[in-house]
Amino acid sequence: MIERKTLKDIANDLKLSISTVSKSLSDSYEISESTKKIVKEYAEKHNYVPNKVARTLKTGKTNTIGVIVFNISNTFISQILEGIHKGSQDEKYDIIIMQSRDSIQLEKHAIEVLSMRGIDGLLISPVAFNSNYQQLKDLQDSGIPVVLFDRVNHDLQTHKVGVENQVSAYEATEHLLNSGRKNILHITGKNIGVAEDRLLGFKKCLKDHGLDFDPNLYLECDYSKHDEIEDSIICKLNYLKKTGNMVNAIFGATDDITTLTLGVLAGMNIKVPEEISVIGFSNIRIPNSLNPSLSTVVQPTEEIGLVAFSKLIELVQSKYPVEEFETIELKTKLIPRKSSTL
Amino acid sequence: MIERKTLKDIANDLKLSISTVSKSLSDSYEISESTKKIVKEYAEKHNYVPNKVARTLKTGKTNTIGVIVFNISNTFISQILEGIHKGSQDEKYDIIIMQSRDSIQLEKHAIEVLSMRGIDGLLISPVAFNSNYQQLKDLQDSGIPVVLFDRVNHDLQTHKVGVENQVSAYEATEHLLNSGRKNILHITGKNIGVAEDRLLGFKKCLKDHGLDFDPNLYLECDYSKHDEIEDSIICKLNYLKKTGNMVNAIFGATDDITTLTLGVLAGMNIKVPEEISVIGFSNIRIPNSLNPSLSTVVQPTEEIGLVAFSKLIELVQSKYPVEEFETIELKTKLIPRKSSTL
DNA sequence: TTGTATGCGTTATCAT
DNA sequence: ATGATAACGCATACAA
Repeated sequence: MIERKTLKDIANDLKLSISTVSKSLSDSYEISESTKKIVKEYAEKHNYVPNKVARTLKTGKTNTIGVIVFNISNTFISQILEGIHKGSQDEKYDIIIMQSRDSIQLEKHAIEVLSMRGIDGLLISPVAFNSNYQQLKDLQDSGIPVVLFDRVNHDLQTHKVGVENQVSAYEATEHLLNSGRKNILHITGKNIGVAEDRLLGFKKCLKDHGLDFDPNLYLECDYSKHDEIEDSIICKLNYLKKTGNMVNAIFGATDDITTLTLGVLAGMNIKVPEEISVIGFSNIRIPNSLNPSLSTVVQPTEEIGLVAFSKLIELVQSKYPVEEFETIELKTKLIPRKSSTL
Repeated sequence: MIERKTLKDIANDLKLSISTVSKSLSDSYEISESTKKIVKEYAEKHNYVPNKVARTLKTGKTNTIGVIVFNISNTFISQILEGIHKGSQDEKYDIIIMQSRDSIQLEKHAIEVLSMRGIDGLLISPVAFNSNYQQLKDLQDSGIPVVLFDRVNHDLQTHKVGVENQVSAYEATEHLLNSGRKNILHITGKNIGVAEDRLLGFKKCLKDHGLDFDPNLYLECDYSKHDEIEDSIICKLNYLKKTGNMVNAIFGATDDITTLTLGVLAGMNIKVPEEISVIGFSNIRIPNSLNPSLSTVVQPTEEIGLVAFSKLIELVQSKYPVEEFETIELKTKLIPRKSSTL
C-alpha cells in the first residue's frame, strides 16, 4: 500500500517549506525558476496529486455541479446529460448526478445530499410543479445557484431552459389533423412541468381547426407510479372502445408515454398507423427504418444540457447576485413518419 | 445571502463548545440527554447541514464511488449506470460519473480527476485491453479498490463483472446457422475487451458446424473514431458485393455496432431479414413490435451494475487487503425475432 | 458531562 | 526568493 504524497512530504524531501512547494506548483512569480523546476520535476516523478478535498475546504469552491433528473437511463435524459457533460469538460467542472425517480421525497433527499457534499451549483429537472420549492430557494439563498431545465414549470426565480412546448404540441397536433385524424387521444404525465404547455398547444390547435376538446379523450398518467402507466393506457383504450368512442390518433406528450403507448397498441393488436396514428415527443435514437410507425417531435436534448450548464456557470462565476433571469425555449423538430401519414 | 451554519456557529449561539455540539449531533453517549436535545433542536431549526468536505478531510473517507464509462448516453451503459445507482442508494454512496469517450487519453484524465477529488473506489469499463494499466494499478496500491465491468479483458488483478461473451456469441451464431444463413459477416469493435471472446464463440460455432472462418467476412471498427464506423460498414458491404461474396447474415458484436449496421442496411435498401439476417448484442428498450427486424442478445445490464457495485463495496469496506479476486460472468438472453427467422 | 487542543492538506497572508 | 503561520469545518484524544 503506497501512500499518496502531500505538499508536506515533498517539502520534507526537498528541504523546502510547504509554502514554497505550493507556490512552485502553482507557478507563482515569487519563486525562482530553478526551484520551480526542481519541485515540479519531483512532483511529477512521484506523481503527486493535489488533494482536492483540502483545497475545497480552503477555497470554498468545489468545482462540482450537481444534477438531479428523474431517471438517468431514460433516453431523453441521458442525451441531456451528455450535453451537460460536454459543457462541464470544457469548464473543468465535475458532475454529480442524482435521481429523483419522480418522487418528491427522493428529490428532497437528493438536494440534501448534494448540499451536504458541497456543490457550486445545481441543475434540476424537477419532479413536479413547485416540488421542493423551499429547499431550492434555501439553496439559492445560501449562494448555490440553481438552474431548471426540461420541466421548467416551477415558481423558482432563476434561469430556465426548455423547449417551445406549446408551439411544438400545436404543430404536432396540426400534423395529425392535416392527415385527416380528428379524434385524438391526448396522453400526458400528471403535473410534470411540461404537460401543461403541451396540452395548451394541443387545445389551441383543435380550437383553431374548429374542433372542441373532448375531456374523454384525455389521459393523465402518474409518473411516480411508472409501472402503472401501461395499464392505465390499456384501460383508457378499452373504455373508449366499449363506449363506441374509439380514437383514430394518439398524441403522446412525453418520450416515455409515447414509447409505452406504441407497446400497448402492439399488444392490443391495433395497427399503427392504419387504425391509430401516433405522434409524440420522442428522442429515441434508432434508424428511421427501424421505427416506421412513429412520427416524432424531437427535442434538441444535447443543446438543452449545454445551454442549461452554461447558464448555470454564468451564475456560479458571477461576482454579483444576478437579478434578471431568462427563460429559454429552444426549438424542436417535427419528424413525420409513416405513423401519421398513411 | 444566508450563510450556512457551522458547528462553531451553533456552539457560539448556544454557549457550548464545538466538541459538545459535534458529539451531540452524532448522539454520543458522553453527552447528557438534555444538552443533546437542545443542540439537535437548534440545529434542526436552523437547518444545519454538516460540511461533508471537512468531514472527508478529517476521516479520509469520501463516501463517493467513481465510475468511468465510454459514453453515458449509450443505452447499454445507461442501463448499467442505473444498476450502479440502485446499489449506491442502499449503501449511502454517491456516484461520480466520468466519460472516456473511448479515448485512452480521456480515460487517463478521468482517473486523475477522480483520484484528485477523492473517491473510495472506482468502477471502470476500460477503453481497451490494458488501457491505463499503470494508473489503475497505482490507484489500487494507494488503497482505492478498482472493479472492472463490461469490458473485462484487462490484466488488472481485481474483481471483474461481465457476461458470458463466448457462450452468448456461440448461441447467437448457431441461431443464424440453424435458420440457414451460413455466410455471416462478423462486425466488431477493435480491442474493446469483449470483442475477443465474442469472436472466439463465433469461430467455435462455425467450426462445430463444419464451416471455416473466412477472414474476409470480418470487420473491426475503431470505437475511438465513432463517426467512421458507419462508413467502414458501408465500405465493407460494397466490397463484398463487388467481389461477388455477398453475405446473407450479419453478426453485430456490440450494441452500437448492431444499431449502426441496421441503419446502414436500411440506407442501402437491403431488406432485413429477407436479404440479410441480423443478430446482435443489443439492449435497446423498445417494444418488440417496433423493432421486428432485429434478433438480439440481451445483457442483464442492471445486474451487471449492481453486482459490480457490490463487489466494489466489498473491497472498500474490507479491513484487510483482498488477495482473491473473482471474475463473474452473468448469463445473457437470446431473443429471436423476425430478422433471423424468416 | 463538558471543554480544549490538535490535525487532516491546502491556500493565503504576512514576515524574513 | 523563501518561510512561518493561520485558517477552512469537522472529529477525536485527552483534560478537566
